[in-house]
Formats: sequence, structure tokens, C-alpha cells
Amino acid sequence: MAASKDKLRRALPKEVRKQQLIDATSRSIAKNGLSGTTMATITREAELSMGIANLHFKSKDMLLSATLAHITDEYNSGQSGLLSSTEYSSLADKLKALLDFNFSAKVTQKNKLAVWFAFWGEAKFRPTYKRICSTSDAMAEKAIGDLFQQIIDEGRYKEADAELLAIGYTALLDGLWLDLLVTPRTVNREKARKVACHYLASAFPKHIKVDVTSHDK
Amino acid sequence: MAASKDKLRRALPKEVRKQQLIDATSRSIAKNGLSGTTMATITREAELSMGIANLHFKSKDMLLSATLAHITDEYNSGQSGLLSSTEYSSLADKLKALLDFNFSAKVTQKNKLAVWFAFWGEAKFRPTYKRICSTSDAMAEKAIGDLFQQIIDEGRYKEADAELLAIGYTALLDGLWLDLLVTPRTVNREKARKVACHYLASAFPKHIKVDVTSHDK
Amino acid sequence: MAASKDKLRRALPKEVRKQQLIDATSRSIAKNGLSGTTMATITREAELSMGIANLHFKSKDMLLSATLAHITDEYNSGQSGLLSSTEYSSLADKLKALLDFNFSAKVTQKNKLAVWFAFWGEAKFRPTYKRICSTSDAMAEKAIGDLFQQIIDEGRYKEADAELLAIGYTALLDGLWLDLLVTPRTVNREKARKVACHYLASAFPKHIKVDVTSHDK
Amino acid sequence: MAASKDKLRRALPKEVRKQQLIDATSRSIAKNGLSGTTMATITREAELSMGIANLHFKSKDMLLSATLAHITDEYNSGQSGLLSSTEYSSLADKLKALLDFNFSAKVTQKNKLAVWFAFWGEAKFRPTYKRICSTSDAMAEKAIGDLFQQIIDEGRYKEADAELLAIGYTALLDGLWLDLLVTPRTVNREKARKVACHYLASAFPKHIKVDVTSHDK
DNA sequence: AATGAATGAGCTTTCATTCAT
DNA sequence: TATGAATGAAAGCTCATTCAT
Repeated sequence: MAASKDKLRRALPKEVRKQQLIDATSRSIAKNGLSGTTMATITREAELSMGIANLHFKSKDMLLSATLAHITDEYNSGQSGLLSSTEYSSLADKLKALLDFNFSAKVTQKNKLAVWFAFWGEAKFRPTYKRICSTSDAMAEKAIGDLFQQIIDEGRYKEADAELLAIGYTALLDGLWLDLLVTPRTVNREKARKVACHYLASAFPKHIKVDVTSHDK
Repeated sequence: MAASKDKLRRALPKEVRKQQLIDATSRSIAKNGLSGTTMATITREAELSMGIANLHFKSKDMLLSATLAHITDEYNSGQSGLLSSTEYSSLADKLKALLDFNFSAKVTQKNKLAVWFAFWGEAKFRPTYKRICSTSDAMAEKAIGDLFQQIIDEGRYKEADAELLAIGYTALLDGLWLDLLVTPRTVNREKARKVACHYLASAFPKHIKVDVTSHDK
Repeated sequence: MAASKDKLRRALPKEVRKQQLIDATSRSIAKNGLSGTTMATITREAELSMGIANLHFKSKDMLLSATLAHITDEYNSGQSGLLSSTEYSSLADKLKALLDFNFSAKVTQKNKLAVWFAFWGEAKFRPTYKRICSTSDAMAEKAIGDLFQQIIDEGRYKEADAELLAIGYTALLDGLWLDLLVTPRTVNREKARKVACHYLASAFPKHIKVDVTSHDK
Repeated sequence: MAASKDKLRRALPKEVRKQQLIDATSRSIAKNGLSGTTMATITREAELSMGIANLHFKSKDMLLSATLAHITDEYNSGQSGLLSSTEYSSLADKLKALLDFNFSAKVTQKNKLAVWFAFWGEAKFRPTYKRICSTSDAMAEKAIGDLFQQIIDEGRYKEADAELLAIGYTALLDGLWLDLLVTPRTVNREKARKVACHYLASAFPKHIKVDVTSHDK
């Protein structure tokens, strides 16, 4: 506690400083938007000096990319850990876990959604952002598609197309997250989850029911 | 081509010039992104001089707002015209028309989607943009919800919730449009339409089939 | 009356248009200051189109110079007419007439004082303005000095120095006019006149008394 | 000379830099006038980079206001220090000291007079400038009026009006300073002082004589 | 002669980046 | 390592001037 107000800022391990800056960047984007985020707002948010960002990251662009990559990695590693896990006793359980994860408090944090969508708007025009977004997206869609295929096989859902369903599910997630971010009064986490649950339930009625409740904290 | 190099300074009606500038703004956003769009890129795109934008719009912000409002109005007037039309012989036809409209070439133009999503990222932090986006959004969702309710009543779909379905459908549209913009190779217009069609078909099986084909040019 | 609202602006004699523009310039400077006066404020004040000023005057600078010259000429011709007049029955009368003139409503009009002092601040840096101001100043001081010399001769005021008195009187006028313009609540026309009258009375006690009243309307 | 080309970027205490900028602003106004003074002329005069002015002052207007306030404060603190001093053995001495101060080399520096009159022209239209000017003016006139009243009481000058004399003296100062700035060939410091001395001498003959010499360096 | 839309140089301001400390 | 004053390119905006009508 006392140490946190220490004015003699001591050198910290590189990785710690970098993470501080990445977190400060997320907060600044959530507060001020991407276009309102400057090196000044970031370092002020981190309570560090202006020069430090360029010391640890070569440029503003690098810092922003690192921030995007961090958010993205966190999401992907969570989701792929879940999808590749062998702990679930059934595919149905895994499907429910996926749904819970996608609308968990952690994933739907305002800070993270804000960062995510801020970069979407710019991704097309910045190769670095684009690569991060595309890679992440492809991975997620592939992993979900694989799960859906297993479920289709298991449930013998005739005429179900895993790829189309995966595209639809991820698109629905994007759309619902956008709603959570932009119109939080109309669409809250519960309602959004319900909508996504309906989607899965109508595709895989043998595996998931519309009234399945969340196990999220 | 020859005409485009016409250096003659010709005075045009105010409304024509304003529209030229709005169009140039859309193109610039589609080419350079919102953060890469400057008064210079806009006026260069319009092949006009720098000062003209501030002559017809008081500030860059006003021009951007006008551009957003234009895209938004165009979409909304198209959709609400369709939804309030009495020319359709059945609700099923109207539903198909809605689907066709949402994935028509006009609505899914790259320029328009780019503008749309560029502003979404910033809307939270700019009251003017926010108002335009929120209004448009609420209108669209309400109108779609009304149609869905009529369909539910007509089809006696038990347990169907018009509001949730409307939220889901609009979220799915947003997500699919985002895919069309960002990953056009993976998701094209046909595929996106198919995904949305599946969504409607599983909600309203008596009114729309998954294999219904588009009548779009 | 009806004609004044005539939208078909008919061509007017050059001199009339020029004068309209000069008057509009004075009003604009009085309203907006010199730095706040643009071709737009001037032509709006004149209820004419933007282009007309450059049609009748080669440049903004020329129009401003003409405005300064007009105010200056008006003052100088009034004063020199008075000083060279042979209608006064005595030097004392002429001295009183000078005082009355210097604090007449016409000379102390806010518009005119505002123009006058606006240019003083800039005169040093614009040769054209400087020439107009210097010429006018020298003329006024010379003419006043001549009158003072006659009065000194007539009154046998020993040790009185016409040049110093003229410098003092003109400086006092400038200072009092500045007060009228800037602090009109503290110093009004009556009070300013009284102060100047005191100055003259203490220099030429045989010719003018401190309680001499104004004959101004 | 060699030092002036020193391109070394040396961080200096904030107050030092601010003062450098204020001084550079005065010099630029004296050289180029207020309308000819841009951020570029100021920073060039200070031999610093363009951005620095907005780093230490939030805007050009703030820098200009600070410059006006500085000149004004310097004058007022000098004058009020003098008027409230108890070191003078007589009121006559204090009166002479006031006169010397008003025409001292320091007060009549071209730079300072130029700044002073540049702002007078604009003060009416800029609330910030107006407040600074009005406050300064009122203070000066009040302090001088108080001194004059004491002198009147001591000298038993019948019919002398301290307020009118103070208005007259300050107006005369303004007018003479304007002459010093604009027509330095006709009116120099000695002559201007003499004129003001005459004014005081004719008002307070028992306290000051017309031939009293200056003790200024 | 008169109009006002159009031009573009020049202004103030912002901000990523640098670097002496 | 860490600091933050300093830099200067680039942005938005203003406005005197031009010119097709």
C-alpha cells in the first residue's frame, strides 16, 4: 500500500511494465475511444511518464497491436482450452460451457469489448491489426466448427452444415457483444446469452435446451 | 476520364456539392479508415479544394455526421418502406423481401459497411454519432420486432418471443455484415444470406424455407 | 422603403458603392474590432455580396486604408475649416469653437473613435496606414500650433511655448478620446471636455475660462 | 552569437521558459504588430520550436493575455510601490518621482508601449484583455487621484478637482506615450516629460516647477 | 456592375517521438 | 531504467481573393 505511492519509481521487470502499459491502454480505449487515446492518456492512466511507452514499445502502433493481441490471446486461449479439454463428460456439456464462456463476465467486460470493436473498425487499414484479428477469427471459427461437426455427427442432424452454423454462431456473438457494448440498457448479458442459447438449441435440439441456465458466477 | 481533369471552377447547387462531399467521405473512409480520413483525403477524393468542405459543412465533425446520417437514413428508409408496404400479398413474402433487402448489393456495399462500422467504434465517445446510431438502431429493431410479432400471431408459433428474435436477427445481421467487410473471402453475400435465412427458417418454419433463393439482381 | 428591400440590386454610381463599403467597414470595426473585421463582416454589414469589395477596392488593405483616410479627412477638414475660418470675431471664440469641435457628438462618435484607435495600433507596421496617420497628425498639430502662437502673441503669455502646448493638447485629446471609447462609464463627453477646457484655461487664462459651457447640440 | 545557434535542446524550469516566451511575444508585437504576430513569429523570436508555446500556455490567447498582464503588472507594481512608499520626504518629491517614473527609460521602452497600445485596440472585443486593461487602469487612476488629493489638501489649491486632474494626467500620459511610439521624431522622451511637467506645474505650482529636471538614468 | 461558390495559402493546435538529464 | 520538456510534421479551420455566371 505504502509502496504503491512510492515516488522513487524503481525499475521493474520489463514484462511487468509492458503489462501495466497494455492494461492502461485498454482502459484508455474504453474511456476515450481509439481516436481519443494518445500516448498522454495511456501513460497518465498508467501513472507513468510520457517517455516510457516508447521505451518499452517501439511505437504507439506497437503498443496498440500488443494490446489488441493481448485481448485476443486471452479470449482465444480461454476458448481453445475449453474446446480441447477432455474434462467434459459430454459434447452437450462442452457446448454449454462454450456458451457460458462466451457470455461470462470476463469475456464481456466493457474494457475488452471496447478494445475489440475499436480495432475492428481500423483493422482493414492497418496490416498489423488485420493479421491479429484475422488469425484470431479463423482460429475461433475453426475450433467452433470442429465442435459443431462432432455434435452433428453425434446427433445425426441431417442437413446441418457445421461451417454455416459456425459462421452464424460467431456472427451472432459479434452482434450481441456489440449490443452489450453500445446499447447496454436494451441488451444485457442474460438476454444476450438467451438469444445465443436459442440459436444453439434450434440447431442442436438434442444437445441443448432453450432454458438451460448459466453457471457463471 | 478526360472530364475528371476538368479544372474549370464551376459553381454547383449547394445540395449537389454537399452530396458530392458526403459520397467522397464514404469513399475515403472505405479506403483509408476513419482515422486515416482527413479533410485532405476527402477533398482529394472529391477532386475539390481543401476549403470547400468547411464552406458547406461547418466542421469536419459535421461532415462526418452528415455522412453517417446519410448512410443510416438510406438504410432505414429502405427498410421501413419495405416493412410498412401494403404491396406484399403475404407476411411470408414480406419476410423474404426483408432478407433480400438486408443482403442486397446496395446495402452490403463495401463503402457503406465500412462507414457503418467505422462509426460504431467511435459512437460511444461522440454524442452526435451516438444519437444517430442509437436512433437508427432502435427504429430498425422495433420495426423488425413488429413484423415478427405479426408472423408469430399468424403462425401460432408457441413460445416464440418477438423481441428476442428481433435482437437475435439484428445482431446476426451486424455480425454477418462485419464478416462481409473484414473477411470477404470466407464469407460472401450468398453465404451470409443463407446463414440469416437459416435463422429465420428455424424461427418461422411455416413462413420461410432454408432453400429460398434470392431475387436480388 | 419598398425599394430598399429590392432584391434586384441595381448598379449604383461607383462613388456611392464605395462610400457604402467604407461606412460598413467603420461599423464592422466598431462592432468586431479590426482583427475581427473580415471581408465577410464588411459586406454583410453593407448587405452586399462578398465579391463586391474587391471589385471597387483592389484589396482589403485598400478598403481599410480608404476607411481610415475617410475618418481622418472628415476630422481634418472640419478642424482646418474651423481654424482657417474668418468668421470668428476673436481668437478666444475660435479657441472655444475648437474645443467644442473636439468634443462634439460627431467627432466623438463611437464608430469613429473605434476606427481611429484600431488603426493606431497597427499603423507602425503598415506603411499605408502610417502615412495617413502621420500626415493627419502633423497637419492637426501644425494648425493647432499656429492658433496657439497667435493666442500667445495676442495674450503676451510669457514663457508659453506654442509647440509644447500643441503637443500637450493633442496628446490630451488622444488620451481623453481613448477614455471615451474604453471606459465610457468613468469618462463621458462632458467630463472629458471639462478636462481639456482646464488645460486650455490654465495655458491661456485671458482667452478661456474653466467654466465656459459647450454650445454643442 | 555563437551561443544563439546552440541547437542543444535543454530543458529549463517552467517559469524560465514561460518568461522567455512572454519576452519573445513582446518583441514580436513590437516588430510585427499584434496582427502580424503568429505563433511562428513568437517561437522564432524565442529561438524555440513551434510546439512549445502551446505546451506552456494552453493557447495563443493565453500567451497574449499573459504578455499583456506581465507588462501591466510591471507598470502597476512600479507605480503603486512608488505611491505607497514612505521614503519620500515630501509630497513634492513623490510627485516628481511619479513624473520621472512615467517617463523613465524602462516604462517608455518601445517594446512595452507597442504591446500596450496593440492591446488597447483589441481590448473592447476580447473580454480577457479588457479585464486586464480595465483593472490596471482603474488602479492607476485611483492611486494618482489619492496623491493629487493629498497635494491639494497640503497646498490648499482652491477649486482644484483631484478626480479631473487625475483623469487629465493619465489621459495626457496615454497621449504622450502614443506619440513616443508613433512619432518618435517629433516627440522624444525629454519633450514628452516636459509637457507632462507643465501640466502638473500649472495644477500644483507650489509643489513642482516647469523646469524641474529628470533624475532618470 | 454584381454575385457568391470555389480556391489555397497560412494560421493555430495536437501529439508521437526524441533525448539531456 | 525512467523522466518530461522539447520538437516539428501534420491536422483542421479561416478568409482574402478569384471568376464563371
